[in-house]
Amino acid sequence: MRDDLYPPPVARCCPDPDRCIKRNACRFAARPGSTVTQRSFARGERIPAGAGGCVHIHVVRSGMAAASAVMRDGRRQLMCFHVPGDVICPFGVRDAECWAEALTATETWEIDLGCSARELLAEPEVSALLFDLTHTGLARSLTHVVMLGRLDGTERLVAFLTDLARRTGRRRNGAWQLSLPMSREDIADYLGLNAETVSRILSRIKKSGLARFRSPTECEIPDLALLAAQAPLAAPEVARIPAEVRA
Amino acid sequence: MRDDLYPPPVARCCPDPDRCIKRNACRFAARPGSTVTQRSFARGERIPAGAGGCVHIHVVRSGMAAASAVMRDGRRQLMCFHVPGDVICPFGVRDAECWAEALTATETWEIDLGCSARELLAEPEVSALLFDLTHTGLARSLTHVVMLGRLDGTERLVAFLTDLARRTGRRRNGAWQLSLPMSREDIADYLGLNAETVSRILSRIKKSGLARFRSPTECEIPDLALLAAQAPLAAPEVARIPAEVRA
DNA sequence: CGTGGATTTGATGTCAGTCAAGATTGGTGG
DNA sequence: CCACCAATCTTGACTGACATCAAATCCACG
Repeated sequence: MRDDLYPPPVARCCPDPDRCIKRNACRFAARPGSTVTQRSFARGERIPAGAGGCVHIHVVRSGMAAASAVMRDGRRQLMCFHVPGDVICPFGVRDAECWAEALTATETWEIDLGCSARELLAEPEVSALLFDLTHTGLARSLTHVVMLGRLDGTERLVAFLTDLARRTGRRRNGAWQLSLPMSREDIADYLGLNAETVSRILSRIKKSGLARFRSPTECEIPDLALLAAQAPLAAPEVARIPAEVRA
Repeated sequence: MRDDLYPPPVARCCPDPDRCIKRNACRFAARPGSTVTQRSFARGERIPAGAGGCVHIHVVRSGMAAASAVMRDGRRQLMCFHVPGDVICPFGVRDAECWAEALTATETWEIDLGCSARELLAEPEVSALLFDLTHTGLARSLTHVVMLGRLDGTERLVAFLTDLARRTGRRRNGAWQLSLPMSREDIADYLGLNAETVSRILSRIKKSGLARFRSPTECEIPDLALLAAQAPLAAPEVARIPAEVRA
C-alpha cells in the first residue's frame, strides 16, 4: 500500500463517542500499538482492508459503505451496509480477500492494529471485540439468508426500510426521517432484486402511504410500527421463533 | 430439561478423532468442567441447545441435522447443514432461541460446558474455539447469501451438491458417491426453492449426465470438477474475488 | 439552461411457484 | 417372502412474480 495515500496519523480519540463506544471501536483504537488515520473515499471506491487478515479496520464517520461480493460474470451481491458508527472488518471470508465499497462519499477512521490477526486473537481484550463483531455479523447474515430465501420483494423492502430506519433514522413529529443515499441498484444488489423492481416496489409502498418520498433519497415513514408489521423479519435481528416446551 | 432424557455421561473421548480434532470438538470436551453425553434424535426432532447461550453444544456422530428458522406463517429456511464431525452451536442469533433440527435419525455427543457463554468467553482457549466456530459460520453464511441472492435454481443445486460432495462424499473409481439423506423439501428450504422445483432441477442434472441417481437419496457424481464448473460459488467458501491493484 | 446519469414506468418474457395427478420407495404386517 | 399402505418423489399444466428491454421523466451539476 502506498504511503502517500495516508494523511498523517491523528490523535487517538473518537469523533462520535456515543456510537463508537457502543460498538467498541474506541477500544480498538485504544489498544497499544494501534494507530488511527482519517480516510475518505469517493463513491464506488474500495475500502482497503490491509493485507493478512484484520490488521486494518475502519470506523465509518459519515457516508455509507457496504461489504460486496462480485462474481466473475459481474453479478454482484451486497452482504451488509455500513452506516456511521459501524466497524468495517474484513471478516467472514476465508481464503479470499474481502472488500468493502463506498456507496457514497464516505469518511472513516482507519485503525491499523499493527499486527496479524493471529497475534491479535492472543490478546483477550481484542479477541473479545473481534468475537463480538463476528458474532453480530453472523446474526445479521443469518437474517439476510432468511430474507433472501423466504421473503418476497415487497417484504424484503419493508424489512430493509425498517432496519435502516432503526439504525440511521431520526424521529421528527412522530414520523421517521430516513435517507437512502445509495442507488436503487445498490439496494437491489443487497436484496437480491434488480433496480427496476426496487423502484416499482418503492412506488407501490409510496402509493400505500406507508412511506413518503420528498426526493428519491429522502424518505419519511409516518408509522414505523405499521410498516414493520407488513413483513416478518423486520426485527433488527433474526426472526424470533416462539419458545416451545421440550418434548 | 428432564434428567431422564439423559443417558449417563460417558468418558471424555472422541469417537472419530480425525474429524473431531480437525474441528476442535475434542478440545471443547477436554475443557475442565465439561461433560459429554450420548444423544440420539429422530427425524424432525429438535436438538436442544440448552438455556442461556452456548452452554450445550453437540458434535454430530451420524445422521444429518440443520439450523432452521421458521416464521410465524410457517415459512421455513434452513441456514446450515450439519454433517458428522460438525459442531452444532446455537450462535449467531441474538435475542432469539436458535434451533437445530435432525433431518434424519441423528446421533450426537452433547457437550455440556457447564457455565454461561459469558464465562466461557473469559477463558482464552475456549474463546478461541468459539471464535473459530463463529467465524466459519459467518463465512458459510455469507456464501449462502450470495447463493440465494444471485444464483438461479440450477446453480444453487450445483453449488449445493458440490459442497456436500466435498464435505461428505467418498471417491470410488474416480467418481464421487454421495448420499442425500434429507428430503427434497429440506433441500428446497436450504436453497430458497420449493420441493417440486428441486426435484425438477435434479432430474435435469440427471439427464445432463453430471450426476446419476441409484435412488432418490444415493447419488454419484462422475466428474466433480465438471459439476463445480457449472456454477460460480461451488467453492467451499465464499466466491474468490480476484485481487486487484489498489488505485 | 443544457447535459448526462439515475429513476420511474411500461411491455413483454422467463423462471420458479402452485395445484394436481401419477410413480417410487420404504416400512409393516400377513 | 410378498402384498399393501403411506409418505415421498416425480412430472405436467397453469399462474404469477420478477427480469429484461426500452422509453420517458426527473434531478444534479456545470
